[in-house]
Amino acid sequence: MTNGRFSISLHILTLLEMLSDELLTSDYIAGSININPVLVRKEISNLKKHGLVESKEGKAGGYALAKPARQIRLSDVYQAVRQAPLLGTAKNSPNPSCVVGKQINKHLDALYADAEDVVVKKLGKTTLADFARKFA
Amino acid sequence: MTNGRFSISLHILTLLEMLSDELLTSDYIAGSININPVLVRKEISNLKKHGLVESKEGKAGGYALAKPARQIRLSDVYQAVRQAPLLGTAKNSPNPSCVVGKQINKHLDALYADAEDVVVKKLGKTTLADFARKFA
DNA sequence: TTGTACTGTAATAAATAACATTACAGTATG
DNA sequence: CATACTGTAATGTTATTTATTACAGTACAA
Repeated sequence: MTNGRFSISLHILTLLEMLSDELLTSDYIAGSININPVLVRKEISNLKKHGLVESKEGKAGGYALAKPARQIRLSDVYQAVRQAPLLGTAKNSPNPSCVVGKQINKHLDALYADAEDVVVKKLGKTTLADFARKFA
Repeated sequence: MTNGRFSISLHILTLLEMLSDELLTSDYIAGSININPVLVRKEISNLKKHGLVESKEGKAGGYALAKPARQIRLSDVYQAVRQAPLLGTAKNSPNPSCVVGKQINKHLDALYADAEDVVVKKLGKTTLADFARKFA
């Protein structure tokens, strides 16, 4: 899966929760993660699409959680960020005239879906509030 | 995780199981997967290291499973291929002077380890024999 | 004992994906 | 209307994957 995005999104959300009494700017967030502010804005643009973050434009603008941290499960974060199967996609097209090649993708897809399912279930057990609590 | 390698390894192993009465060449395998034979040999080199495949050099050489398919769990395949955390690694170094930045990697690592654990457990429930059986 | 059909592996190139940067239009605030 | 932000497009850079070429080493078989 698209490397690093889960980490970054969770980092952003954790910051927003820890400093939930103010709006945070992309510059500030970028400073904590140590990446480019534009990447932060892009990543947040995605989190907004998924209803996890809201933003205010203009001077004194910035970002905040769109709902209480205890209503955000880490599986929601994963789903927001996910864009490829967890175990990777082969970008080859197996030979359809081979018994295995013909069916492998179907079976792999099913297997991946199952594997992904247990991860989602696992991540669903922890909320952002739980996670942020670890940062004393 | 290193994209496509799990798919490719499993494809290889499935072929070896389905046609277990003969040695398969890298050319043949590459033809079914539709990738370069050298990649197949490289991937198999890794599977050999992990005791899943054995090979015979020279004319009439090729590859075969190193043990019965029912003794190979899909988690063994995953472990053989795995080289990075399942949920990705951020390659940034979070700001250590930030409360969140300072601790985030520790907490992410723990979370990732947990998530990976459930996947491995899940994959451990299916053997290569189970998987190959699907290819009627 | 030599040609042939393989594996094993290094080196390199090409393609793709991830990440960074620049630039600037749009918006809210004071 | 100057300032401090977000939003987003366009482009550049770097890293990772995948493909290819090349060839040494090995076993079989005539």
